Amino acid sequence: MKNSSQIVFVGLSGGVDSAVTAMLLKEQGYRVVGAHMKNWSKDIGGFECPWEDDYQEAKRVAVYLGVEFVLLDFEQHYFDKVVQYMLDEFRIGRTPNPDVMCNQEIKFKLFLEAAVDRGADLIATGHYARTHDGKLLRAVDDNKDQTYFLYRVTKDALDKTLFPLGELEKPQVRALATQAGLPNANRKESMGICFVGKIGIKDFLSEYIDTESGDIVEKGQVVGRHDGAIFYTIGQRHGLGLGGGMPYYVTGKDMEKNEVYVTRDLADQSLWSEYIDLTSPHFIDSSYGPSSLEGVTLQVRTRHRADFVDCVVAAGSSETSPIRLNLSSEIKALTPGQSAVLYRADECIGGGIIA
RNA sequence: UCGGAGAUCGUCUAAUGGUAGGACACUGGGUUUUGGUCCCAGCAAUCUAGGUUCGAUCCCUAGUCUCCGAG
Repeated sequence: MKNSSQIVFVGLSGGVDSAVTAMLLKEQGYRVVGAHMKNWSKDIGGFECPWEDDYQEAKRVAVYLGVEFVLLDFEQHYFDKVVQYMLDEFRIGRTPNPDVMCNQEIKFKLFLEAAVDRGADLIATGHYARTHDGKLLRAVDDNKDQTYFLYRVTKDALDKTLFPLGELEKPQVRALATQAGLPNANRKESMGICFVGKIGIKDFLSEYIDTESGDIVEKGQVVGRHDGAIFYTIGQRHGLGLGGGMPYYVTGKDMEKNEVYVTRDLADQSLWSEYIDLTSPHFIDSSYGPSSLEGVTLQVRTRHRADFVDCVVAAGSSETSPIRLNLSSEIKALTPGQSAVLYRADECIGGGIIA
């Protein structure tokens, strides 16, 4: 077979997507090694960590497919690079995206290095995305496209990465799993932070960060109490315990005063932004940058599965935010700490963190 | 203290002399590999005591409480 000389390490999470990924690559003739990353194993607040189940499921898949299986223990590194980052961001009142960091630091860096060390030519994951000549392209299945989470990977990593699911629709993936009789074909999708399992973010943060209750303020008036400003994120509507007529949305917060600001007016100026200041920009093709893109019109997405909005790249307002994106239409509830990801048609070219 | 107004789900409110609808909150489910959003479902109320009436949340009386004016 044409690919028989190539060794591919496939990240096997225990879920259906990565199992089908491994299966497809094996069918294509690659020498597949199933690798399960152990990133977290701690039980928290009465919630049992699912890692043992995930590990067993991943191993079952490998055995079923008849491929080699390895366990890669990244727990310490994951804590240092992903969890610590997440906690630090929350502490200063921002809303981080740990899965973006996980892809940047773990899956497409540490995992890649570990795989290469063990003789891999390539790695693969069950992400819905496509690569072409070191470019990152949106998945064929628009509903499942996961490029939003992948914009911080490098071209070098993409050159060594396969995303077979990027060409498929999710229902096809399910069908393939069922046809092949994969042991986890009917496994429920797992959601939430990839490692935390069923525990909510609030319980997770409470384990690591002390919080105090404070005021919820609307137009200068105290309208309620919250149990810790870090738990709230811009645009959030639930969890405030405030009733009466129109829903309340969080418009901002002051970590010093420990105050959370809300509005019931959807037209409230504080809820809408006409530009985005980006910090820590990253471009997959490192020849791109603030200067080469200035004046260029791109599409930006400020959350997973959000609509694309046209924007024009401009110079930033400071060293820490070297890029400003001027939006063609205002975006609601822009959230500092979340990612703004840039596209040119089907290509994801990079992005940055919302200042 | 006097004058005026009003008391309905946890909150904001709708309604009729025939036992109450909506919204928000909350809870559960769905969508989503972050947070959040969004969608569906569920929970839940006529201040108290009398009176009129076949029947009162609605009308009358008293009480309690609240709010707005004048001190």
